[in-house]
Amino acid sequence: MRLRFAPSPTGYIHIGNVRTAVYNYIIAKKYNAELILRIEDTDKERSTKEYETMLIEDLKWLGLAWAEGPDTGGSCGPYRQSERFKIYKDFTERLLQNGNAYHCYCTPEELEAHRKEAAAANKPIVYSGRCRNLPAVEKMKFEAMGRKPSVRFKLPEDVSIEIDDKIKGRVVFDSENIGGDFIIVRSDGVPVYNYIVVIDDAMMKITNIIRGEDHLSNTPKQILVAKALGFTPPVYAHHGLVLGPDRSKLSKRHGITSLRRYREQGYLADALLNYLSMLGWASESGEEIFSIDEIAKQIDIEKLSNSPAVFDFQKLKWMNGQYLRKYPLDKITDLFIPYIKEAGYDPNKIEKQQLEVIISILQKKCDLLSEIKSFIGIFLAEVLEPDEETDMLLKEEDSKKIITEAYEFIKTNTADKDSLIGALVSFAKGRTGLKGKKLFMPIRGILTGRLKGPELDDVVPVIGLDKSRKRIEYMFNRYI
RNA sequence: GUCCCCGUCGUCUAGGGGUCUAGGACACAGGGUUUUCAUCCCUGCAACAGGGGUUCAAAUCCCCUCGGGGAUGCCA
Repeated sequence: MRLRFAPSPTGYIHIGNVRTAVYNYIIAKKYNAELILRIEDTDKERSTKEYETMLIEDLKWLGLAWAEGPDTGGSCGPYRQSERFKIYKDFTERLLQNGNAYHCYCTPEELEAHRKEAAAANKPIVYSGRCRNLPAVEKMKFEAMGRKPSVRFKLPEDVSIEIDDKIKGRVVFDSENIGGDFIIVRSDGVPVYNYIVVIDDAMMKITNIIRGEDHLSNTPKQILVAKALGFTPPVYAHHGLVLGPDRSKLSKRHGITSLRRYREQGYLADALLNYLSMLGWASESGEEIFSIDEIAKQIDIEKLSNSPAVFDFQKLKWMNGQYLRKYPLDKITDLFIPYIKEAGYDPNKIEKQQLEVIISILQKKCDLLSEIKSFIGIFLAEVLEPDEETDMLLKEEDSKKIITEAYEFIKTNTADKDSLIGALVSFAKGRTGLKGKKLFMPIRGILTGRLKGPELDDVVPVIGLDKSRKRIEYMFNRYI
């Protein structure tokens, strides 16, 4: 069994395509099959080498791996379509010679006009076949005009093409409504996706194709090409697409769509992998947090979802939090460090043990790695500006009482850093009669500048006596 | 327009003729733990798109309608 993932490097890789890659990876893992990475870069306008590099980097970051590809090599290379033109050219010659393809001299403008006409008349958009049997004289006329022909595949008439799809079941297309003879080589000599995908899959000995259902209507064309070339078509499996909340194909206007952005925001590769494979599949037990090995054990091609799935940003975040809290301290510390730097602190200046204590406290509070940026100052800053909601709270009369008492407290305090918070709370409680939320939230505000955050019992021993005192003085001066 | 695919709580899904008063998870609401926000635990809310068949019996099989998506490129 040989599988492939074939992205085109026209931008940061889209999360929907990543899901397809993940499925291929998992199924390959399950059956111990080879996974091939092929770069489909024939769209010269949009493909770049930079995107290819980033695409591979992102996929590797996610934890995917492949047996053959442009970076790893392999016996069926090259693995970039732009480097395989010679192969395609030979096949095109063959098709031209045995009458399965022909030159077409129609210009894009003419074709566009024809399409518009058909659309206006509410007729199906089909290529007229004008150049299918073009007399030699006409050809010469066009050549003399300087027109460069494209190559079209000659569609057999009155045949129905049957796909035995592993997910969709049996799907049948009639050759009549495939849209007419389709272009396989552009007039500039660059061959087109629907054509070369067939050649590459055959030459690379691909046995199974798992891809999005946006490719389902291309499949009959590909099967026809395969037959004309004498290839046995692979086994197909078309899974449902990823949609946005409005149920259209997930796109930028719905939120983040590129794997790279998720990575930057501090999503974990394991969580992403888990969520993506769970989007359109469920385990028998109903459990949802699984390692990739466990998923590979349980999942199967036929069980992949048939219908489209709305991407649930909230659930992904929840799942990420589950992973984040489970990670061992040394691993999660390394992952957090870049975000601590982003927040403007230098982790190298902090003693390793101290840093790990801080991380172990903050790990409990974060769903995303980047969220540490809003908490880290609680430990590393000297004094903190209260945020808006904290400011509102500290302006209240009850809060002012507590600020005053806290200030009194530090003047006479004899507690050490570990008993400080307990002593402060009882002191303030005893003097003001306030308790619960009324008591605790202002103290949290005074010490951290925020209403949300890690346990004060954890925070105060870490920041110590001096810093606590400074922050209380600061708030006293500010509000009283 | 035409072709193809899809249709169970708001979302991801389980279910594939009787075990369905339809199960789980996220979200949401309420409660408990935490002298606080969060975490965690418990409870609740909430769905078979509609209409016809087939059958003793339909979420499950068939047909129609409706709704959604995709394709219809010298993009992939």
